[in-house]
Amino acid sequence: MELRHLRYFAAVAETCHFGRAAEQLHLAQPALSQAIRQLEAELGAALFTRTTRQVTLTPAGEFFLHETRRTLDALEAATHGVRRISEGQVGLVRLGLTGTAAYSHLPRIARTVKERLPGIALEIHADLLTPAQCDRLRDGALDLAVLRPPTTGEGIETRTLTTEPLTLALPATHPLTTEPIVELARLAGEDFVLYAASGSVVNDAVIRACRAAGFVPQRTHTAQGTAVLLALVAAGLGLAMVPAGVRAVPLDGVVFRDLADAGSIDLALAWRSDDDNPAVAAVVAAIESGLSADEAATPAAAATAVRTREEQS
Amino acid sequence: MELRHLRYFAAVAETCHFGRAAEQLHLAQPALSQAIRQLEAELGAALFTRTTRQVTLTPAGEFFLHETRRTLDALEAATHGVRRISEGQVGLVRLGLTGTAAYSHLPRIARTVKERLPGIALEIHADLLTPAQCDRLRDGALDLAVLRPPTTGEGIETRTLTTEPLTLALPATHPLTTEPIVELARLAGEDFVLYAASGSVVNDAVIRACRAAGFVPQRTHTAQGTAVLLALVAAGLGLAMVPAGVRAVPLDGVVFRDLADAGSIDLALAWRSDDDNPAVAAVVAAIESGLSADEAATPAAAATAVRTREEQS
DNA sequence: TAAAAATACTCCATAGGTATTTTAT
DNA sequence: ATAAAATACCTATGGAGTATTTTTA
Repeated sequence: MELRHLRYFAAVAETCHFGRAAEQLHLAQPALSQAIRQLEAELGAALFTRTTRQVTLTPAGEFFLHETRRTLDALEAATHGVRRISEGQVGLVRLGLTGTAAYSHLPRIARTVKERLPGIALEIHADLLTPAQCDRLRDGALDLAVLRPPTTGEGIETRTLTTEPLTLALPATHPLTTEPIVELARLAGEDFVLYAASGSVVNDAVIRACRAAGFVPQRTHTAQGTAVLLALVAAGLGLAMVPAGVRAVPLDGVVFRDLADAGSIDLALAWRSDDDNPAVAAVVAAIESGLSADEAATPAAAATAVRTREEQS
Repeated sequence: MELRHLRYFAAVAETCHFGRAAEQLHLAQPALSQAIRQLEAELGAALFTRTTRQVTLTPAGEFFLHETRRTLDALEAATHGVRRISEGQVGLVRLGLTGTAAYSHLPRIARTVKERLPGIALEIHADLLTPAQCDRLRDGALDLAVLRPPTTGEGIETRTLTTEPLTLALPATHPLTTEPIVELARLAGEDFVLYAASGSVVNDAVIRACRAAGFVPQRTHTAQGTAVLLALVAAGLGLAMVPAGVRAVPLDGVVFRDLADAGSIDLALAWRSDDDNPAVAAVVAAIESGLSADEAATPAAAATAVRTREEQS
């Protein structure tokens, strides 16, 4: 049996006339008769009762017509589905986010995907550190990740999303809150709150910046994740250096100040370089173009808005 | 696209290896490669990512495999369904019954069909007179009928199910109840209850029998259907002549007696002679063979049993 | 007798085979 | 170096065409 047979059968069943059906199918009548006979022989059942004046479906034919229509319709739908999937318009993308990226970038990313790729479902896996995200990308548990470069290991491709300066988070009671911009060297004797996890790229950047400024952070407390870290700062245990994006999460008792010379840290989109999932490519493209569209519309306005809100707190 | 393509695709998708899949399909590898390429071209999407060392399904291929399996399975099920329908093992048969046949024969018929043709659904249309049943058979509203021959009009085929003697139904208070067998001529002066409907074959037979015995039923009451007729007899309005099968419906106040010379009346199975529904043929065959099996097992036992129950009432 | 399906035959398009090349590990 | 898919080319099956016959309303 071939789809031919089903298509021909459907045409004959609909017209109840071999000649007209053949015409519809751009086929000679004998070829059609032959195909239907083949089909009937293979099914082991008559589909039509024919006289030269009347062609009617048998009960078996009636049933088979129903199944044939379902089959042909299902295949048509499947071909469209395949095309949409292959174009990346439909699918599931499992997106990993670092804690800080989740706060500052997830809303924008989710909105962009929803607007530009309504057929794509996002599955969010938050609070993973960069090395863990690379591992999950490689073993296929994640399709896409927002992380802090550099990535660990091979086979991961990245695109920088934004470069954020390291920013100072101070207890509201701290004397340095009076200054709008702080020199890094002035933090030499201060208590620090650092990220607990080894493998935190932010942590590494903070310590590297301090070294460059001529000191090593002393009397450090550690926190698991940004929420806890800010809470410890608010509690007055010490100060912290965090990427500017964290300013999107205002917290009572914490004041943010620019650092004059702490350098900056990248946020990047990462995916398996051999990933063949077109949905991933589509999401990457959507996020990238969404990013540049935002920049074009409001080059500095967004940053200003964040600054303003935080001056108030 | 042809089913070929789907079958080949499923094989490759399952083995993830063109060579082995080709072997399974009793096909050379290049032919398989070519067919898959054709399929991909028609779908406008890659189904596999291939290197010489690794063949993997793309997300679109994954989806299409699912649809392909569903389609192939559905078609296989459809071919089996078609065969079973064409063999009369599956289907719907709309069965019409005369009132009296419904009482005496429906249980046996229904049981036979259920046992021998579990895939056949019966749709029962009871209380139709013979001419109406013939019309319903002809216009396709009924597939099969249990009726009193002769049938009206052309194109109806019949098979006699049983020949029932006409039997006397008396009010329990009637003097004739003392006699086990009654001569028809003795009913000459009696009140009669007849079937109301014109077209009742039983009515015609009753009147014919009376004429043959030398009288015409006088002072007649009429009843719509056997249940009412027996109720009127029980009420003492008159006596009635009914086919012996009605004895299967004992009713307080009604006593049945054999008639010596009232003749008998047939019950037959009828269907459209040009009906191509194999389910109808299967049901006819099942009922016929069920009938002869019953007769072989208990030639007179059944009749005796009925007789006995009614003597008690 | 006329319309329509079935049969008889012919042909060529293409599914599938063989031999070979390319490619990735 | 080798396994496996792709490519090139050829063959032959069978799908479809034309001409004709059969059937039934």
